[in-house]
Amino acid sequence: MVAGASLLDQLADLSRHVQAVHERRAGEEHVSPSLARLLGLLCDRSPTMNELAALLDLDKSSTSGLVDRAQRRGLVRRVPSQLDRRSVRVRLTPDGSDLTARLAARIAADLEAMLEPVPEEDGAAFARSLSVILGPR
Amino acid sequence: MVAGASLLDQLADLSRHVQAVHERRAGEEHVSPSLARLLGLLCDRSPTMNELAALLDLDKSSTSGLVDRAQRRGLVRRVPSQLDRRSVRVRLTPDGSDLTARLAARIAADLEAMLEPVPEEDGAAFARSLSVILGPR
DNA sequence: TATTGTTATACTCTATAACTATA
DNA sequence: TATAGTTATAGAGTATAACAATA
Repeated sequence: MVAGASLLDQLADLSRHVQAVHERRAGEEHVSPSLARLLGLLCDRSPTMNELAALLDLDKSSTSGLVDRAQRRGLVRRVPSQLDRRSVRVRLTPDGSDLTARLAARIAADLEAMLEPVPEEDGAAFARSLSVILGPR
Repeated sequence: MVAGASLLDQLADLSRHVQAVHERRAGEEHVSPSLARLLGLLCDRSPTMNELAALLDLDKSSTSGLVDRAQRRGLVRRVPSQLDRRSVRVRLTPDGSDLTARLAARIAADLEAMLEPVPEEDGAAFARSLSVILGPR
């Protein structure tokens, strides 16, 4: 596909729009984008600090601080590993799990509403375009 | 359009992807996303601090700090207003202008490359979808 | 009095480097 | 020695509140 300048601008706008949805909904729960991302990763995993740092693409010290702040708010726990006593696993608390689910549901609803006005006959091409852009999953 | 969960995930991924392009290219110029956004806004405007704060959707104190850092790097200037002596206008310096143009060109090239694999026959529907999602410009 | 912009202060987020404990 | 994680420190980014200069 050959893209004009205005399409590129629209793509950037769409991106900011989606980010804004995440930020706004997270903000309603007094959660920063970084913290929201952490919670989202933890909802189906209990990684070690090192693994978490790799998933977040952050330095381990940054990850440690992020987990500190989440822990101070009762959203995650550090679980000592028995296999390697240097290591800890990070896990959502029930409160953290609830908040994460609430957040995900609201964001999904917002994005659905955002896509709703796209005419049904363009939907398939739109979905296909996203798949091609993002590559094999 | 009715969107499934995986499409919503892809939309979020696309958004992060586009953001990542901006961050990576800005990073190459040692410019933060916030600073890049400031420069982008200034490339066709010389707003007052108040106007700039509104454009960036930031507090005026945050805007002041952002302009401070840009100014310290020689990328923008504060031009005193003659009409209202409380007011200043912010303008790109030649260096800032060069950097901004370089950045915009690289980001555009990256996004074009990203869209290139979208089949030509889906391009129109994709562009139309973006327009509908973003609403009247 | 109201408005424009800056400053003081505080918190989050991030990184680098030094450190502790364990392997 | 090497690895997992934390801590010390520093800087960017943001906001609120108090302030100065001007209107």
